[in-house]
Amino acid sequence: MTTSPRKPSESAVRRLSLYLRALEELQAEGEVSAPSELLALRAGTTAAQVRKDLSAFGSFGRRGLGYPIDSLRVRLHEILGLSRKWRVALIGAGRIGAALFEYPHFRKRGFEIVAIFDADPEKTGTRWRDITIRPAAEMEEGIQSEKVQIVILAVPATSAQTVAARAVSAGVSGILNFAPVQLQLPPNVEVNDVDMAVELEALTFSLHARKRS
Amino acid sequence: MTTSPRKPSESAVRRLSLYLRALEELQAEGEVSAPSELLALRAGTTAAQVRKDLSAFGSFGRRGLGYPIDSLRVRLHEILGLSRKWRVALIGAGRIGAALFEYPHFRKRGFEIVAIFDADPEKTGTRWRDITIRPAAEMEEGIQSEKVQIVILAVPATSAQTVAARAVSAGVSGILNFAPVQLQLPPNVEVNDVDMAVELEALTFSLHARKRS
DNA sequence: AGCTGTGAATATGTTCACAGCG
DNA sequence: CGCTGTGAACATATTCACAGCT
Repeated sequence: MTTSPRKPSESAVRRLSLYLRALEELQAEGEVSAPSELLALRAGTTAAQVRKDLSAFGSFGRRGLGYPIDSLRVRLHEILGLSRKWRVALIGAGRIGAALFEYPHFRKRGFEIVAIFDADPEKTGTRWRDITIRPAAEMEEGIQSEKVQIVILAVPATSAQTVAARAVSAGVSGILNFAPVQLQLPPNVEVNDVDMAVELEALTFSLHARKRS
Repeated sequence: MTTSPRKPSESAVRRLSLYLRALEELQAEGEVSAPSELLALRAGTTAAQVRKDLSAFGSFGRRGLGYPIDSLRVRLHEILGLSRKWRVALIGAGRIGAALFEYPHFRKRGFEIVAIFDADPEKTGTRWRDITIRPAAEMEEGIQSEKVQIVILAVPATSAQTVAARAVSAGVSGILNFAPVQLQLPPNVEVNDVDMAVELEALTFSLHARKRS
C-alpha cells in the first residue's frame, strides 16, 4: 500500500464520487482512457482540479494518454470504501424512505438495506420486497442482530434527534440524515446531512440576488 | 436599502438557510433573542462564523443581548428570496417526485407546485392533490402558461439532460436537480444538485478511512 | 506532442481576539 | 459586563504554469 497520507477535504471526497460516476459512464460508452479535461467536464469541475484530487492518492494517469478508466474506477471504488459491504438500515418508511429504498444507485453500489423500521403501526408488518417493516421499538435489537453500520434517517424532524441517538446507542457508526435538524451526537459518529430545504433556498437566493446585477 | 454588496459564498448561503430554520425553531420555543453561540449550536457551526455571516448583511445583533429573533428571521427570509412567490414545476412523478411533492418544508416556505409532468402514460391524468399529472410532451407549453420559474427535476439520469434543456428553453431559470448527472446548461441557469449517491459515498469514505487512524 | 503531476501563486474561507456599544 | 462586529492572522482550497514522462 503506497496510499499517500494526505487527508482530502470534504469537497474533494465528493468530487471523487463524481469522478467514479463519470468513469462508469465513460466505460459504458466504450472508452478506455480519459484525460483530466473530460473527467472535469463530466464532474462539473476543472482539469487542474481533477489532477490535484487524483494525485493526492497516487499517480494513476499516463502522460500523453490520460487516465486508464478501468483501473482508476477500481481504485476510486476502493478509496471511497465501496469494496467493503455495508449493512444499512432504513429508519422511516414514509415517502422519502420509499424513494430511497428504491433508489437505483444505492443498489448498484452494493448497499444492502437489511432492515426497515417505522413508528406507524399501520406500516409495521408490511413487506417491501423481501424486508418486513419492523416497529420502532425493535430498532436497537434489530440494529444489533443485523449488524447495521449505517442508518438512513428519513423520519420527521421532530423525532430525528431521539431516533438518531437510539441508533447510535445500538452501535451505528454512520448516519445519512434526511431530517431537517442538526443532530447532536458524539463525534465518533459520522453524520452526513441531505437537506433539500437548504438546497432549494440556496437556489432562490441566487435567483433573487441575480436581479440586482 | 442598506444591503452591503459583498457576495456571500455558496456555503455561507447554505448556513443562512440553517440560521433561518434555527430562528423559527427558537421562536416556536418562545425565545425572543438568541446569542450567536446558540444559533451556532442549532446550525452546526461556530459563534464566530454566525457573526461573520450575519454581519455581511448588516448589523442585526444587539450587543450584550444577542440577535432579535423575529426581525432577523424576517430579514433572512427576505435575503434568501423567500418573500417573493416562486412558481415551481415538478418533473418526474416517480417516488422521489412524490416524496418532494409532499415534503412539508417546501409548502411551509410557500413554494407552490403549479404543475407536474411525467413521461409515463400510466401516470398522466392522475391527480396529486389538486394537480393533474401532464404528459412530458406538454412540458414547454405548461411551463410557459404556468409561468414556472423553478423546476424540481426528479427523472432518471438517462433523460435528465434532455428534459432539463427543454425546461430551460421554455424559460425556466432555476433547477433543483435530483438526477445523478452533471447537467450541461447555459450559465444563466441556476442549478443546484442534490446527489444522494455522493452523500452516501462521502459517508462510507469517512467510515472506511477512519479505521486507518 | 500530449497530458500528467506538482510546486508556487492566488484566492477564498475560517478562526482569533478584542475594541466598543448597549 | 455580555455579546456583537470586524480587522488581522491563519488555514484551506483552487488555479496557474511548466518541467518531465511516455
